[in-house]
Amino acid sequence: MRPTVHDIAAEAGVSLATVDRVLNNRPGVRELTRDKVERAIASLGYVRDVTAANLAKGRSYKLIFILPAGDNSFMRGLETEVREAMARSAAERTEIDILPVPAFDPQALAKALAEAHRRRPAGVAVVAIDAPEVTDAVRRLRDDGIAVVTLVSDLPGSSRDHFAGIDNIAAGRTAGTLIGRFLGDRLGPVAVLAGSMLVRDHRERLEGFRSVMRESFGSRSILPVIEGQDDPVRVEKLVTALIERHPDIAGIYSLGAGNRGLVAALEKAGRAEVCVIAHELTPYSRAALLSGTIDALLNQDAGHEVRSAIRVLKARADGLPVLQAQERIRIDVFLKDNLPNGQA
Amino acid sequence: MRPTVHDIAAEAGVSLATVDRVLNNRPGVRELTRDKVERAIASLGYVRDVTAANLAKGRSYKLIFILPAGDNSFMRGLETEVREAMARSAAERTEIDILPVPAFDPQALAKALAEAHRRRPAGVAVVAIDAPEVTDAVRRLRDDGIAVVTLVSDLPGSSRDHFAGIDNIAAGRTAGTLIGRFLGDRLGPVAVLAGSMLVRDHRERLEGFRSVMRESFGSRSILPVIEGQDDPVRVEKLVTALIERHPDIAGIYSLGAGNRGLVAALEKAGRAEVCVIAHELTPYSRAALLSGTIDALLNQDAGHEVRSAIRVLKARADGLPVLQAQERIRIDVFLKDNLPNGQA
DNA sequence: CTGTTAGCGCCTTCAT
DNA sequence: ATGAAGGCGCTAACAG
Repeated sequence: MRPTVHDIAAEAGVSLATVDRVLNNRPGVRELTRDKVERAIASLGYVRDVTAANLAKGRSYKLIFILPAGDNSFMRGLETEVREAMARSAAERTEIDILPVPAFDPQALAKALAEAHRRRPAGVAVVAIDAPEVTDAVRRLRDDGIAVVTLVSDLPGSSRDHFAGIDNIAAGRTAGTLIGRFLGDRLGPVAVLAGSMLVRDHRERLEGFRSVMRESFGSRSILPVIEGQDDPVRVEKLVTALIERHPDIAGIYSLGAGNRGLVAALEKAGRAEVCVIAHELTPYSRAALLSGTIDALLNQDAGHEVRSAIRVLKARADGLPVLQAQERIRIDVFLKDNLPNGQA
Repeated sequence: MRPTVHDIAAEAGVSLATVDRVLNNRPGVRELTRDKVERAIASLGYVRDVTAANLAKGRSYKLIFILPAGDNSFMRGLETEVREAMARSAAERTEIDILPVPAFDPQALAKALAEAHRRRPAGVAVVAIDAPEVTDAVRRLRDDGIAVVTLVSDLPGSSRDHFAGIDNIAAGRTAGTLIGRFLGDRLGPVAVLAGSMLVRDHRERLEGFRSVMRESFGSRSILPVIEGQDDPVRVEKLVTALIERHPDIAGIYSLGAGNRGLVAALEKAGRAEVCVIAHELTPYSRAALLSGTIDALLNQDAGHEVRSAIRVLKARADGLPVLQAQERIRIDVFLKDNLPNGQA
């Protein structure tokens, strides 16, 4: 049997209450007594039973997820995953709220963070926008002891506790290598389609992509970035114009959302043979991958991200360490051959 | 507050003990009483607090992992992950034992399963070999109420509760598409290198690979399969002979282990330009991917597999449902651009 | 500063 | 067939 608080109390010759005070380093214990208890803890190799502690505390973790609103399949999928986590919240001792904000709007996001702060949760998960007012709002949360995890898009300069998302530079590089190798000797330029250079994940994907193209496929010309605001309608117009302007186009790297528009434009123009690498598995992108309009899909698993964010927030909320390997979100590479059967 | 056993007892007008008997459908409750309690449970929407139950029961899950012995980096990595889980076992209420068996030996495996049976664990995880005596041994475990999860290689005809591993047909197809597209118009045949056709994962990868090559790259000739028994020394000899026999070889799909030998053979022959797709991220394969001898690596995350197997075994051991989406093991596709920094 | 006591939600004797 | 009481490992009042 592993040792319990009773064993420590006996070994140190003190009461349960004192052991508890030391364990949770609460004040009101003489230096000397504290030492005795700590020695007992060490010598018996005690590890506290977190589930028993939670039971006694009747603790429940209040968490807030701040998610961009709008008509973006990936973000809606992310929301679905959060709602599924809410359904499990009884068993996991969590109370989760969702706070929607307009997309790509730093000010609105900062306000939402302030609102979240007011509600005094144990932790906040946020799809970040890389802007000073956001960084500030995050710092204020942290200063108040509220755990913060960035989700999907990071805020590296800030004091956030953790980032639950993929390495976007690596994702961009992967896209570059795939498009370069798939094209082989085929001639023609490659275009890049982004959502907005405001969010860090898009900037980083672009950076990774460009560096691989420069290092390994230097002779291939890369057209200037097009920003579609992740809006399918807008994207369709932009891509239609693009392929008129560059009929010799060989490939497109779509590093944001709005792939519905991209696919529509290519199919209407009868240009499904263009090599396309896109991000995020949605019902639309899945169909396009199967039909061959999209050649490969890079994906981040929204379910993993949400579950990981929750685990990390809970752990941080009571100062526990995190199992790093388990929290790394991988870049899924999907060809039509290895699509999961699941919902997405 | 969510309802507790007390609330149910009150609502049903019975004692805690009776509620408990109904909850764990133990005998000794009149039909009528049972109904009353069940109505109360339903009307209050009661869900039992599993952590409290485990605390009261002082339960600990005894699990056995049966792993192939021998000098195979992937399997040794798997073992490392099991050992890490053992280190966490205090917190997770598990007691894990490892049972090593000779690789590719159905009889030895069946014996090990019998030995595991004798120890009466709550669950067994096993790297399966597709043979009747193994299927039988698994059935005997299940008949005795012991949960069984196959790990890495499945046993579909059997009564195992779950398979913690990847979809190997999809993996083979993915390898086929990658090699086909990477090669483009380059001429020359493609070879396939396997461990043993005895294990199902290798057979399935081959099947997936061949079907894609037939469907999408029909003009490319595929050489007969070479079996290297996952043994680096043997593999090196076989591959050296192979490239002498077929100097025009364009690609190799290595669907088993022993990649150290493959890489050595190619590098000694100065044939690093051959397009190679291999399985499993190990220190050797990682180095070869970075140096360019291997072009892409398909991987299954051993850590995920082990953690998933443990979660499923625990859930099955007390008849709980499993969160399917969380337990799906994905096929990682690694290029040199998206290698994780981690240990492997 | 330290100890006593009564729970958290559930399970398990042991009576009745 | 049913109930009362005590305990799992920990925490939280409240005394002293």
